Amino acid sequence: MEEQIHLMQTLGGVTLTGHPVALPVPHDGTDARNKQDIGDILHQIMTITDQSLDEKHGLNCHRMKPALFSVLCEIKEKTGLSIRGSQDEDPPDPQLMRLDNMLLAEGVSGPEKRGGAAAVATATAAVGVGADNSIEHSDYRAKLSQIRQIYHTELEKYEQACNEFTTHVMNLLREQSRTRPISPKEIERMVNIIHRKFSTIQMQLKQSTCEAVMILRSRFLDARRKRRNFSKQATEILNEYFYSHLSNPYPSEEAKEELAKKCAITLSQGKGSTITVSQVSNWFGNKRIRYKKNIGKFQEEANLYAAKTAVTATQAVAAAVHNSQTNSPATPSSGSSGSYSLPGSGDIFMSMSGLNGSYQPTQVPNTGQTQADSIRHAIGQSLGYSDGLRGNPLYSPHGLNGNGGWHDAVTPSSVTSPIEGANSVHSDTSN
DNA sequence: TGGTATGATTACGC
DNA sequence: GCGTAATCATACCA
Repeated sequence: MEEQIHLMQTLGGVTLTGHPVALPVPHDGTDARNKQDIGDILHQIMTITDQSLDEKHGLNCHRMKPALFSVLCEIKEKTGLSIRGSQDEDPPDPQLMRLDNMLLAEGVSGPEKRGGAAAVATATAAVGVGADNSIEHSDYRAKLSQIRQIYHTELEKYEQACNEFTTHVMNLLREQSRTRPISPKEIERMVNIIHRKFSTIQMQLKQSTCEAVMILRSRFLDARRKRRNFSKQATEILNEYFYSHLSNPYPSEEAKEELAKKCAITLSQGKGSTITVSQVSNWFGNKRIRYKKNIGKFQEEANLYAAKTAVTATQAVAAAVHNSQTNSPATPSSGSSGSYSLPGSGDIFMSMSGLNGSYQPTQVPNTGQTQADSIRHAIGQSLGYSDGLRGNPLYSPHGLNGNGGWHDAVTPSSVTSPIEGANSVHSDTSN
């Protein structure tokens, strides 16, 4: 009751805008006291919060409230003009758009929110990584996923905070609208202001995320550029293929895949990353050039692999002969119908014929009997490998033509050889 | 630490 | 797009 009287007194005859307002004014107070009281009331209005609504219930129900409301309307009318022009909608921020596009391209943002494997895969492809399963690749994907997850977690937090704050402010304004004139449009404007503030924060988050992705990307590319030697087994597999296809060391895409797989199987037993098809291509590219440049240097290596292959071939033939004697009327000389299985033996007969000195560059024995003979001969040569190797090279650069290139000749052995098993890697005869 | 080996990259031609 | 040749950058080894 005392408060009501006090409020009446404070509003008596005073215009907040400096204009007289027709109010029922008691005449028992001083000007100084009135001004202070008005200030108190306004302060009360402006500091209304959800928590203090009950306390201010008295204020809302105050009989002088309509008068106060009209005064505030007048103030608003005068100040509103300066506000109206400031609520234009901003055009989309180009910087924000760039960041959005970048995050989308990197697979960080996008339709999928969490664990966006597809998006990350797209991003890794954009980095220039093939469809291999190298450790670096999976590392990159894992780290990108991590960044993606953190980004979305933070983004959700911001969105949640933004929504909570917006709701709070809207409630507050709605509540205040009982006491002072606040239009829905003004509330909307306030919401926009809040959203703008939060989008600034979001932009910072996006910037940080972009930076993180860029750093990760550059590190990943650096790591890729770093050279790591292939394992001994992988090199052996590649060399075996190379020297057994010396007349035409151009593996087909399938052959490369097969070789990459073989190396991967070998590597899975040890440490190291898998070998990709492009790495196989690189390896063959380098090998061809280096072999051609310095055949003498590779002679020993060639001999070694020739002997190796010869032994393997011998074992295969022996097994096949044994097989034919016990199981079938068919003999190894019956052609490709035999059940031989020898890995990487495409040019073995070329190297075999090289052994007995009867090699003809573009001619490959194509009868099973001749092949068997060659193999038998090779066995003998192989046994004497350590003795007469250096003076009597097993290999000759038979695949190379006069121009320094490999002959166009196909590798018939890859087609007709009975020792070309199902597990062997096929050479690309189109080269 | 220097020489060599080797995987990767680049420019070029076809 | 593939192969060649040159080159780079790094690993490996005596």
